[in-house]
Amino acid sequence: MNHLPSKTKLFCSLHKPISRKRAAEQNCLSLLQLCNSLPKLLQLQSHIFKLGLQNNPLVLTKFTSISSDLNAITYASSFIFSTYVEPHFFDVFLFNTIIRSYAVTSDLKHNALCLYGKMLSYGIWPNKFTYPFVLKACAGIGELKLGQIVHGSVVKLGFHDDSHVLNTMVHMYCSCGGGVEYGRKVFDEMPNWNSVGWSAMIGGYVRWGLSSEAVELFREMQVARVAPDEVTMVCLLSACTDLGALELGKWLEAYIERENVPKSAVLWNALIDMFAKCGDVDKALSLFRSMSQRNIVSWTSVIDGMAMHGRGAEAVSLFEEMKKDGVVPDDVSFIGLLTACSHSGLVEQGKGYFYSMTKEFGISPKIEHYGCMVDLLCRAGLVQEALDFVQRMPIKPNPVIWRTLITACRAHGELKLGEKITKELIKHEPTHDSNYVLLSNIYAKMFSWEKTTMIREVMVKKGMRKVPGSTMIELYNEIYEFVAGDKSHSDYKIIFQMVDDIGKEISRAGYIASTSEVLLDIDEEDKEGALNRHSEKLAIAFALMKTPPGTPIRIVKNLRVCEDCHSATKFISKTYKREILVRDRNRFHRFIDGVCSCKDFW
DNA sequence: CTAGGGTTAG
Repeated sequence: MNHLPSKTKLFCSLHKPISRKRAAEQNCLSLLQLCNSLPKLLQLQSHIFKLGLQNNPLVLTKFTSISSDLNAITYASSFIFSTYVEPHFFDVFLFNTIIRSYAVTSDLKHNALCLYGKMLSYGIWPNKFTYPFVLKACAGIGELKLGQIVHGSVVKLGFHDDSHVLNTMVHMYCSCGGGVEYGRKVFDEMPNWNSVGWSAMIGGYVRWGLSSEAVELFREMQVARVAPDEVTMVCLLSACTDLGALELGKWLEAYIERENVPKSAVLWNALIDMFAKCGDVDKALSLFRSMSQRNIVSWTSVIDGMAMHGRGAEAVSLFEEMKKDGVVPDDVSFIGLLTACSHSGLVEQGKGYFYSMTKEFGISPKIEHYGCMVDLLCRAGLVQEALDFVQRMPIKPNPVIWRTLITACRAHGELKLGEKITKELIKHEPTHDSNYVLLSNIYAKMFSWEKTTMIREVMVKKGMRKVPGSTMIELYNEIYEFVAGDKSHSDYKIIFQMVDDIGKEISRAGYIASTSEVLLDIDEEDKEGALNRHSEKLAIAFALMKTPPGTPIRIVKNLRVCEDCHSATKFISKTYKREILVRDRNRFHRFIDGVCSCKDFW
């Protein structure tokens, strides 16, 4: 009987402090849940100390995840490591939380890897949740070496059959190193494939510019009967954008509708971008209009699309509409806007926007924006002003800017100046092929053939070759690719004959071959003959043969369209009564009845 | 507590 009260006492004395601690813990956790700013987080930090919770794993983990939402993860982890001194308090869960926060923050991925190392040095074993974060961090900063070491640990610890880990592994290998081979190897050896792994691999191909391989892999995926999901669709739309494969893109859109693939903003944006870059910018615009939750990327994609099609005024009014809608422009959207002004000759407006960037929005222009301005002036023929601009700009001009200037010099007859700049550029960048091509093109325009030949010999001696021009065309669900002088096509003789016939036909309409851009292309052929073997002419001839009269022709070129092909295409559109849409390295040219939408302003 | 994705000068 006597024992009872003391037992109760004992019971209470043991549990009261614990439950008080629990209450404090709960209180702290709910305060953290409500925390939405850094000052509040700092207040909570002292609160945590007051309550003596600085060693409480639950509180610290919550603290970490909240600070990662507030982009204060560096701060949080330094706090944790300064308070949480006893290594035996650390657990894998806490590490995972911090590593995840670092892995998803663009400039802090390196810290995720440091923490992984620290974790190992404390003797804490990673679990299967740790590895996706660590591999993601490796992928983000291109750490192939470390990725391989991590791969080794994954195998050693027996996580090499976990699909989450393996899919991220594919992603890591596809994002680091020199290509997709390692990624493909992991992918091929994967025991259980799901759509995530397929998307990682398809996306890897797209990132390395191997879009045809990406499409090919998608066909295999269908054979393997793995249902593609939203992300797969986004990757494939990217591939279409790259290839200019409008028909395939339309097929994907139909698939998305048919299979009720959920349409997130990212998928919408991918669709908009695909339609814009594959030539159907009106479809892109109508998709954009029917979207409910547009974000900055949607606006930028559609503005960019308008710019590429030379519809600068519309791009500008979209930009104004965006601002009215309360969407704050970012640096990327300004690139689209300035390109629009540049490609449509809106010089004064472009200048205005360029200055408003800093004044109104506090965005400091990057080299790309300066590049847009140089291009804007150059296209308008204000070469001298462009040169002044370059000399006054606060960033060191890069080769891209010099090449813009050089091209303008050539186009506007400032040949001496162009020669001077190109020689300077070659001194700084002696291994870049296109600089030599530019110089030889300038000499060709000056009619100094000896110098042209000399440049060509230099290039041969240095083992350089001009990037071969190639043109793609999508006909009846097949993608055909032509390169200059291509004889790989089974019907090449008929195609060559067709090109010659076209040449005769348009000559009668007034076309005169301009031979000044031909010199570095092909060895054996005479100049005009070589021009007639340019890949876009082959592709157009092929299309004229294969499609019924009156159908529009759509082609995609890997380089800038040359002066001669541009002029020839104008004549072809008139003589053969075809609308011809050419996607260039830079923009679209829509040829209708002898006129190009670029107004010869390219 | 876990994986893959959209816009970027010429």
